[in-house]
Amino acid sequence: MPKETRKQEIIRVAAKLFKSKGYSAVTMRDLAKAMDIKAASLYNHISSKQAILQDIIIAIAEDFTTGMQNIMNSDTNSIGKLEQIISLHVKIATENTDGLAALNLDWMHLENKLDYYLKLRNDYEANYLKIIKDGIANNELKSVKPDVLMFSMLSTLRSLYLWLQKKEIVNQQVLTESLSQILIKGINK
Amino acid sequence: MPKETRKQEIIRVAAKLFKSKGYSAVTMRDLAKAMDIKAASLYNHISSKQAILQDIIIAIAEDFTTGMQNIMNSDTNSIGKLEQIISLHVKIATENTDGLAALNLDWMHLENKLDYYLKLRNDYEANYLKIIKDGIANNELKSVKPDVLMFSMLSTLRSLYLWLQKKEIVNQQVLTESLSQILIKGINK
DNA sequence: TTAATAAACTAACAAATGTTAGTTTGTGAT
DNA sequence: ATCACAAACTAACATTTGTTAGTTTATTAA
Repeated sequence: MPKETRKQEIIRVAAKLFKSKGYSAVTMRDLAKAMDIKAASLYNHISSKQAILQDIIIAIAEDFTTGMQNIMNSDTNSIGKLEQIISLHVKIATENTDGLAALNLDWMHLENKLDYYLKLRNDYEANYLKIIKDGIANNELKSVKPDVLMFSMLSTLRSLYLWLQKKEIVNQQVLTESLSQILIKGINK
Repeated sequence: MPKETRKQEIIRVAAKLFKSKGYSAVTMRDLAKAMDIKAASLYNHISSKQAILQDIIIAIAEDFTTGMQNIMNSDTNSIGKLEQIISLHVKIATENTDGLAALNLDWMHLENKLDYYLKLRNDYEANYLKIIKDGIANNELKSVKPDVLMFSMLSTLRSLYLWLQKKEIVNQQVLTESLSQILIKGINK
């Protein structure tokens, strides 16, 4: 495995701080102290505070986009696709809990990259909605309101980062199955 | 109806700003501009920025506490209590969308009142969990993991403020019924 | 040994921030 | 007309903030 660069280390620690206080409340001096260096030294590795936030959030947003594309291209029915979505969220939330928190809490502070982020998010939700509507049309899913269903599932999946902080056991498969049971069984026909 | 005081007006506008950028990113000058006065004039009505946040969040947290106590004392089975919880969240989210956003996003910036807030929240979740466990014990609910179920329901309910911004139709009863269908029908035995 | 590079440092900056002090202005009741 | 009061104002403050400039130090490659 390739060793973490100093820059990656800074970004990782920044994500952790952003999770606990939010982007705006974390100062470069806070971050420097957490790294045990002076604030000015950070700028040998990163170009600005804003660039750190962008690095964190855009990488994750693109992971979701790639994951969704794979799911759309996969050869499974709607239920299977919804299960894959749950699995995708569990995977990303497990592997990058802090970054995901930053995405959820501080996306609105993406200055330059805000439009790009919103486009990725809108596309993601459009695909999600399509899967649900197809499932209802194919009689795989009960006839619930598609947007309310998506909202409900996405709310849970987007909050996973909160959950993963508390639980010691982070067995991805067990969590994925529990969530599938609760989120899907109720709408399965 | 009693007319809104200037202080209440400031707090209402502050909640709206906090929702869009978060507490830390909103300056007293931002708030003053939104009120069309100078920053210093705010202090004729409020004692500090922090006090505004406390006013917003604690009031809502106590609303939830009171609501939960009524539900606990009500004479209904577990399913009925869960439906009442959904209704409570829809009601509060509808009536005070901006304040609820501030609670969800910025509770960690409650300095003095943080411990009190966390106590209210912990008690709320303990009651919630008890209702679910009772429901399983009484064979009203399927035998799912109580904590995962609570997490899932609460994630959706806590995210309602996001939803209510988008939707023009804010018919409380319709929304409550849709959510009950999706959140409860799947676990109903 | 020398040269190059990564990564830290000190010092300083302009701008922004929450807040205070003291003053002025408008309105309604006496 | 005067008084009281709510609510605005100007001016200023001490800190905090993100960032830059220039310098030093340690490690590695030639």
